[in-house]
Amino acid sequence: MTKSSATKKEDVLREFRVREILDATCRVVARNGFQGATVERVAEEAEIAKGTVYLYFQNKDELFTAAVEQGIQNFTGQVRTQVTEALTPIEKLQRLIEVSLELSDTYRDFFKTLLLERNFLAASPNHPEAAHMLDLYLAHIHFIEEIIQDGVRVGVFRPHNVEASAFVLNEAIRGCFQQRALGLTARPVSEDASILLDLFFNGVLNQHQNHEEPVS
Amino acid sequence: MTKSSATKKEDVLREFRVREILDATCRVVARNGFQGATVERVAEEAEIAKGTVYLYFQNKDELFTAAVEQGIQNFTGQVRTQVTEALTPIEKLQRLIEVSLELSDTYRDFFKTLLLERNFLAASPNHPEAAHMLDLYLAHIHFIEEIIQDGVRVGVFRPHNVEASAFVLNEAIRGCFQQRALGLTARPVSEDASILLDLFFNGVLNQHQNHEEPVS
Amino acid sequence: MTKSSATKKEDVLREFRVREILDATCRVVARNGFQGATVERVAEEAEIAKGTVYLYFQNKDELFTAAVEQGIQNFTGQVRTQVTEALTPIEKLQRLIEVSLELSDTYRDFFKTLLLERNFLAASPNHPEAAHMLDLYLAHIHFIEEIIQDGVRVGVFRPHNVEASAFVLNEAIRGCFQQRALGLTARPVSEDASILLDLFFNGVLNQHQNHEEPVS
Amino acid sequence: MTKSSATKKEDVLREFRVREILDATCRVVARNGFQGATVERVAEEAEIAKGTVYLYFQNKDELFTAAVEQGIQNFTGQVRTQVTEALTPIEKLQRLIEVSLELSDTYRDFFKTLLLERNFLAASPNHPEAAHMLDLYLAHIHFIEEIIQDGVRVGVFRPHNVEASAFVLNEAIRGCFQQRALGLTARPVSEDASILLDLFFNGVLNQHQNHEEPVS
DNA sequence: CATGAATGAGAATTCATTCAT
DNA sequence: CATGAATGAATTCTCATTCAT
Repeated sequence: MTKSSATKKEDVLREFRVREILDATCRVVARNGFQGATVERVAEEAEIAKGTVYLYFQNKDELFTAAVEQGIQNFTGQVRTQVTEALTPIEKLQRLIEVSLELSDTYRDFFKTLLLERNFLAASPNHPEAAHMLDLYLAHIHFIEEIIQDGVRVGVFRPHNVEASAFVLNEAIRGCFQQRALGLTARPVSEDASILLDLFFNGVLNQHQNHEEPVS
Repeated sequence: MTKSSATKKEDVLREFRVREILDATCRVVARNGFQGATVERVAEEAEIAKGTVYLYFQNKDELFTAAVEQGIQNFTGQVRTQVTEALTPIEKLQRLIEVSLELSDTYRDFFKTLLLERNFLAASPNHPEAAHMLDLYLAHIHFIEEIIQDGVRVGVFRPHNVEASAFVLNEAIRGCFQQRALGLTARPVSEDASILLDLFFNGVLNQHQNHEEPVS
Repeated sequence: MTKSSATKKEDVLREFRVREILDATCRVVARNGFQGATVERVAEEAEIAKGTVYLYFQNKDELFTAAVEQGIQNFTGQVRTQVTEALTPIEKLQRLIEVSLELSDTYRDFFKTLLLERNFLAASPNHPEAAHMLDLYLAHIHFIEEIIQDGVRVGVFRPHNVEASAFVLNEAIRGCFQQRALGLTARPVSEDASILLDLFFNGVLNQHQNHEEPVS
Repeated sequence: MTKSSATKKEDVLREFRVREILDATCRVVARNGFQGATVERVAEEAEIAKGTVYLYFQNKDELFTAAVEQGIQNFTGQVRTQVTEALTPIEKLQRLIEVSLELSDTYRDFFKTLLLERNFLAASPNHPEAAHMLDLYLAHIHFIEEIIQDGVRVGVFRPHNVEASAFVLNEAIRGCFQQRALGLTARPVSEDASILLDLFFNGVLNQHQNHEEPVS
């Protein structure tokens, strides 16, 4: 009846083992960063022998790739499920943001490593230099923040959580980087910049029928 | 005097060498990813001997950390210079976005690796699995895109480049992750979600005096 | 009685299984060389589980030793049976050679690996370097061949298949090596050389009553 | 002037290192057999670090292949040099045999392993089972010996060192195996057998002008 | 200062062997 | 008896780091 009845006992066991190992991998990565994550440590974490890992994965690369893939699929899958339940687009986006943030809290350590290493590279958590990098990063955010704050002061920008908007703007720019770096857009820089600015300034709501109260 | 001037000359030479090595490091990382970036390859790229690297850096970690730090400082420094020249906050943000994107195009290979490797992990460029990860990522973006598109269709959202806003929203959420993961905020999830949604929906402009034309 | 007959039946079964496994071992060695012959592959080839091999053999070493021993005993046993049927020494030697060669054709793959791997080492079949080693070997044979050919030309040697005699001489020398290496003879080199040369030059036939026709 | 002056100092050093490592490899193989020869042991024997081996050879396979190749080339090269000095074919063959045997004495341990493993496989020296294999082998030789002895007794074969001729015959047959296994001949078995028998019975000398005294 | 050969600790991977089912 | 998943010792190979030249 259930999905598991269709598959054999061995397959279930195998799938279970695979999941166990991948989870252990995530925990090890979360703790040691990618550079410090060895097959040996993963085996220890999963409480199995080193060789056993190789019964389920061809090699280290496959293991780590699968771990991240599982992480992404877990995440997007859960988001999708929860978001689909909402009815209106606005509710959906509300759910999207909430669920995303909640999930990221759940898998915090793993994501933290992912993010840390993304931004500061070799800087895994408990890396002494990470703090310094973080300072550089925050200084940049702060620089943006001040610009926006100025805008609020002179009245071009509405009063709002400036710290947050500085952060959001920075990430939006970074996302644009990424799109460009990956070759997902062929637009000239100035056009991308326009779109970004327009969104940041005006948001997506249609002002003339903005009768809902989207924000709690 | 003479001594200090001699010292200065040496310092200049030293600084020059350091920069050369750091640049070589970035090129090697761009080409091989972080896992594949060895001191040997960096030395080759810089056309010096392996041992020479150790005359300027204590160890590999310091080298790579310095390379990234230089990258960040290069970036933020150049942005800062250019942005400061602008007068109004709006112009400043315009410059901020434009300069950021232009710079990222200049250092495209390096950034591409940074982004790829960290988002999709072991997936260095020309890693076969990277493409698959990218698909997963794009599928998620597309999912968000459709929600927004629906909103435009029913009229709650204004017509705009939906592909871009989906991207921006996703990155904004990711930025929020990061803030939370790094412990930079103690706000409950729902509050972060509200702030994000408000910004995404309404933008930062003060609607009642929105007389400028912010976008080219 | 009943007990022993039951035991006998078991023994027969056991012997059958042992033979099957040993045959599988030979096939695996023939295909993968000794370095590449693992217990796992043997089990696969015999279509049994890996663990089952250990019900019949203490360890890998015993398995492989037994396989070769079976190979040798198979071979010498069959030769012995067939040769004993012949009446005269000359006929016996004729049979010896024929049967030996025939058997070697039957077990060709196994012997080929044995010879290749041991003469040219790590060079298992389908090893790219094997071809090069073979060339070296053949060049040496050719060198000997030319010497003998010269002898035929000037008339000291009778016309005959020079290619074959070069081969035979080389192998005879190698056999002598072996005898010496294994400590089976304490003769000085010069004496061994004399004996070899005498045989190669004059053969073993008694010339004064050479009325038979030894060769078919 | 000399060959070394044409090559650079580094090259000489490199070649020297390579030779040293290959020699160490041969010694290790001689002592431990091929199965027991690890890169670690080779490094120890050469009194260098494990990693150093990899500065001169891509991997283990290349190392061992090169060792055997050097062994063969050493051998055939020295034989060739010495043999070429002799004038008549008969003298040349005399030298060939003598030099070959002398060289094999020099490199005895290495050749012993090569031969042992060829015949008895996994049976490296100091392998307990090797003795048993040797007995099987010797029993076969003895069997051949008795046939020949019979022939001497009844007068078809001339009196001679029968032990030696049995050995030689066996090796000649083995050589024929090899030629066939390697696909170097397409002759039917019976023809190969005839040629072998003819040589073994009659030798290669031209009887009608046999005035020299070929054997000391 | 610059070099690059040498080092060896450490990581990935293999595979003979065991043992619970 | 048969199985094959699990084990972990042993092995190959890498690469950051040192140091004699």
